[in-house]
Order: sequence, then structure tokens, then C-alpha cells
Amino acid sequence: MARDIQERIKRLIIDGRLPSGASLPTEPELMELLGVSRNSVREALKALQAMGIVEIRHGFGTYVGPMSMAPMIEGLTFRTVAGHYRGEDSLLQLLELREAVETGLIARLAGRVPEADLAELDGIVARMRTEAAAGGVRAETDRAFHATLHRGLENLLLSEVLEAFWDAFHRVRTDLVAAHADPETTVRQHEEILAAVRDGDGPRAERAVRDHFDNIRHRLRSSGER
Amino acid sequence: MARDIQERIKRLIIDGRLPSGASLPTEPELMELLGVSRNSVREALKALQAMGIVEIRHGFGTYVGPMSMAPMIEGLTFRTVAGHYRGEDSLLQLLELREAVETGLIARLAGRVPEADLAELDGIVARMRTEAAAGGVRAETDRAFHATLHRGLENLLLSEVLEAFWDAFHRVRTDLVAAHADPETTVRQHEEILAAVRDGDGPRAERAVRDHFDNIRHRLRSSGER
DNA sequence: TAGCTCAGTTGGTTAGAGCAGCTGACTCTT
DNA sequence: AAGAGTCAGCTGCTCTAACCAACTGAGCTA
Repeated sequence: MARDIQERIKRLIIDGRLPSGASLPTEPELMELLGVSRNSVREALKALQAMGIVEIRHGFGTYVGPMSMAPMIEGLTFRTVAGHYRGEDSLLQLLELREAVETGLIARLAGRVPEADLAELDGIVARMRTEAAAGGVRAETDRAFHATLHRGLENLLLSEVLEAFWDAFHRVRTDLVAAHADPETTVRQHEEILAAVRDGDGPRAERAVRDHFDNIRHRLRSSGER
Repeated sequence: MARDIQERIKRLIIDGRLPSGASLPTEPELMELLGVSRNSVREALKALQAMGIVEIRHGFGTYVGPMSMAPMIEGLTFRTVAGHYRGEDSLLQLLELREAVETGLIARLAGRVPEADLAELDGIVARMRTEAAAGGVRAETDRAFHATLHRGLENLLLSEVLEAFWDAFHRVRTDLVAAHADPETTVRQHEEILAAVRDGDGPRAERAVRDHFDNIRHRLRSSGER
């Protein structure tokens, strides 16, 4: 069965302790190794590719994938878009998910972010201010702020999951919702979060993050849907 | 290109506002509709299946998938197992992720869980106590506790993500780590969480959840790895 | 020596045939 | 007439075989 083929390829990776980027057998080799046709091999690889477990490069070979959260972004985005079109508040649910994780983490981060990261965050907020004056904060800048902030947790999985949530949210929002936040407010809220974290004031940081999300949520609700 | 086929099938679902369970065109129909060979159609469907976007039933047809977080569990599990075998602390990172989300949510839950759910939680804890006396708490019981607790958030996405994390964690733990928690302590900690939530005491609930995770983490560390 | 070309390897796509699981209508029995 | 068993048909599943397209690297040319 197809399921079985996928499992066996996974075992190749696990048992071989293969790191990301290691090369896997070619399709003909897998055919012989697993005793199935090329077609079945390819379908299994396609499924594994969709899960980020393998990476396929045309004309080059098949490799162990980065095992990032990228496939999750894809799935989350689709789920959210589909739900949105069916009249569910899927985008709000996604925002709530982000809020839950980020507020849960900020207290732990307060006062524990390395000086180097704080300096970088200063730079990002400064850039944000410039962009706000020029019309609007670029999404990439907001993303950088959150990514840099969470780097201090030294938990790659956590960082990636948060980035995945951020990504899915922004992808859906830009696709479906017209309104953007007031740039000035956005900048001020990020400044407040940064200041609170720097001071090591957990409760204040938590409040700041919550305010930030309240702001986004409010805009989302008031802007209506297209 | 294969990517393109996937996108077009997704559009069929989105543009058609198709709900989960709706039937999709058959493979021959998709061939004609998209102008590609059967093989390409199948590979695209396999990838979409891996993402939970479609569901394929042999001899019956292809349907819009449940869009659950099940594929994420798969991916997370594999990532964690692979990382573990390569000597990373991936299982601890996964636990930390769960802890972050659950501690972030518990304060919001305190005092807001419906009476019906509280009653159900009482039942689950009682069952836990019985099982603890009989040797050990079943994983399913622990899962039910957390699932019921988070039901009160009325955010399906959130519930599913948490369940996905729980699932991945337990699957990896039972596969890789021998030691199990002291049943008595486990029961007591769940009782404390429930009591704090019932009293609406946010900080106490947060402390209780943190203690619970500390306990799991401690066992994980001390038990060593196989 | 530097650059180009081309052959070989690898994945991508197509085609056609037959296998396997499920449904629903038909038929036979009671 | 009602029920159970059967079978034709649809569905997805697997295989074989051939050719296309992208990339690499060795060999040739200038």
C-alpha cells in the first residue's frame, strides 16, 4: 500500500540518521529497494514532499527536507481561507491562536532577551517608524520584530511555529481584508512591548502584547470582509 | 507544473465554497478538466491528501478533506523523532511549545469554563485516580482532560492545534522514552489545575499548569534517552 | 587555462492496461 | 412481498514503458 511506502522511506531517513540535505536514493534505486513501480515511488515522494520531509530537485536528486513548518503554513492558510469563504471566523481564530502563544511567552521573555537582540529590535522599531511616516509599515518589518523577539527563547521549534502562524495570518489577511492598521499606533505598540521586555516587566509586557492584538482584532472586525 | 495542478484543485474547492466532505471530480474528470495526465492528477491529489486538504477513498471517490491538523501531527512527530535520533533535544522543545501555549491559555480559562465541562472534568479526574491506583494513568485520559479543558475556549483551531501538539508529544515519548510519570503526582496536579480553574484563580491555575509541565520535563530528563 | 559543448544522470510527464474496493440495482429465495 | 445474495459498473490503485526537461560534469575547443 502507498502508506507503507511512505513509512519505509521515512525509516530510511530515521535509521540512517540522515541530516537535512542528505541525499536519498534515486527513483530507480527506490523502485528496486522497495520493490514497487516508479509511479508508486513518486506518489510517496510527493506526499513526503508535501509534508516537508523530503525535498525534490529536478534533474539533481532527492534529499532529506528541511523539516520546517512550511507545509503547516500551506495547510493553515488554505484552511483559513476556505473557512473564511464559508462564513466562519477562521481568521479571528487564527489571530486568537497567535495571541495565546505570544502572550504566554512574553512573560517568560521579559528581561531575558540578550542585549544583542534588544539592539536589533531597536533598529527594527526605528525602521518601523520610518516606514510608518512613509505611508505604512511593511509586513516584513513586523515579521522581523516578532521573529527577533522570540529568538531569545532558544527554541527553534517554537520560533518556527510562531513564524508559521504569522505567515498564514498575513497571507490570508492581505488576500481577503482590505483595511490596514493605523501605522502610528502599530509603531507605538511595538515600542511599548520592547520597552517592557527590556525592563523585565512581565505583566506590563503581557498587557502590551494583548493591546497589540486587540488593535489588530479591532481593525479586522471593523474593516469587514470583502 | 505539478505545483500548478495542486493550486487549481485548491481553487476548485475555494471557488466552489465546498464544505468538508463534498465530493470532488473523479480522476478521469480532473484529467480532462485540467488537461493533464492521470499520473499528474494523482500526484497532486496525493500531495493535497498529505496536507489534509482532500480525502481519497478507494473505490468511492475523492472528497474535500476535514482540514484538520492531522498532517501537522505527522510532520511534527517525524521531525521530533528525527531530531531526537540526531541528538537534539527536540522532544523537550516540543514540550516547551505545549507548555507555552497551555500556560498562556489557562489564565484566560480560569473561571470561564462552563459548568458542564467542569463536571466532565471531575469525571475525568476521578477516572484518572482509579487508573492511577490500578497501575498508571492511561494516555487517553490525560488527553481527554486537556481537550475538555480547552473546549471552553470555543476556538476549534486552537483546540486542534493543542491536540496535535499533545498527540505528537505522546507518540514520540512512548516510542523513545521508557520512564513514565508517578501516577499519584499526575493525578494531584490535574486536580489542582481543575480546582484553580473552577475558582477562577488565574495565577494559581498558571502555577499549577507550570508545575505539571515541570514534572513531565523532570521525568523526561531524568529518565534519559534510550 | 578558460570557456563551451554535449553526453549522461535525475526527476517530470504522458499513455495504456489491468487490479482492487465499493455501491447499488437486479435477482433469487423465502 | 420482503429480504438476502450476487454481479455489473464505477471508483481509485498499481504497474509498465516510453519520452521530455533540467542539471551536472567530463571532455573538447579556442
